[in-house]
Amino acid sequence: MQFGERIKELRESKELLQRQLAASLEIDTPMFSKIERGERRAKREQVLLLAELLEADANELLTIWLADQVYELVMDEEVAEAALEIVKSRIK
Amino acid sequence: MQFGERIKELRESKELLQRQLAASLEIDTPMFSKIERGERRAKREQVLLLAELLEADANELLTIWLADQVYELVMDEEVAEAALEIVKSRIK
DNA sequence: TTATGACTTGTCAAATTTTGGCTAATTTAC
DNA sequence: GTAAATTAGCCAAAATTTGACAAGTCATAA
Repeated sequence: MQFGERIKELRESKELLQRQLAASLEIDTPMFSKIERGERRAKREQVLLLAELLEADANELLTIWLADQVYELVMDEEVAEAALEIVKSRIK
Repeated sequence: MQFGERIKELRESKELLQRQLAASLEIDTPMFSKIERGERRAKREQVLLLAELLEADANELLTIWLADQVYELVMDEEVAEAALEIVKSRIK
């Protein structure tokens, strides 16, 4: 599950429109649409705000938001998995 | 082991000077110095060139080079580990 | 001590990437 | 059909990255 998908899911379950959330984030609707479709990346601060607005778990959203970015970085690399393993041990 | 450290190690074992490798990479010595110290990031292409010049395994270097970048991205996040797990399953 | 070579530090401008918003197009709901 | 919602494409402003230069430190040798 990617960040945008999850946001969309939460938004629809609360029956909110893109333009409503967009307004709360102080961005325009097209931009919000792009975030939902993963064409643009939300800022960290926006993730936190969305968690509040959608009454969702901030850590859950941060996790998938961060995962998207990591994925973006490694996806074309053959050595992706090995690199992840290294990082995993480095952060512990 | 970080990328720069490893490069330095390899460079010294071959008794090469920073300026020699810098010249091969077509960058100046200060830039090379920064790459070795992790202050600047090498380009992918430079990693491959370094592997050749240092007769090292390109995948090994790419792996730690990539790991540095991932680390940089996640290091300040509490949810780093969880995000890595997600990416790990996503790339498989 | 002075000189030299290797490396590092700091700063700057050029280049690239990211960001945000506008307009217009398309899709969806009625 | 039309009106609202969403998406697509484009452009300029802002931010980040890149590379180079000048000047600095540090060690060693003359």
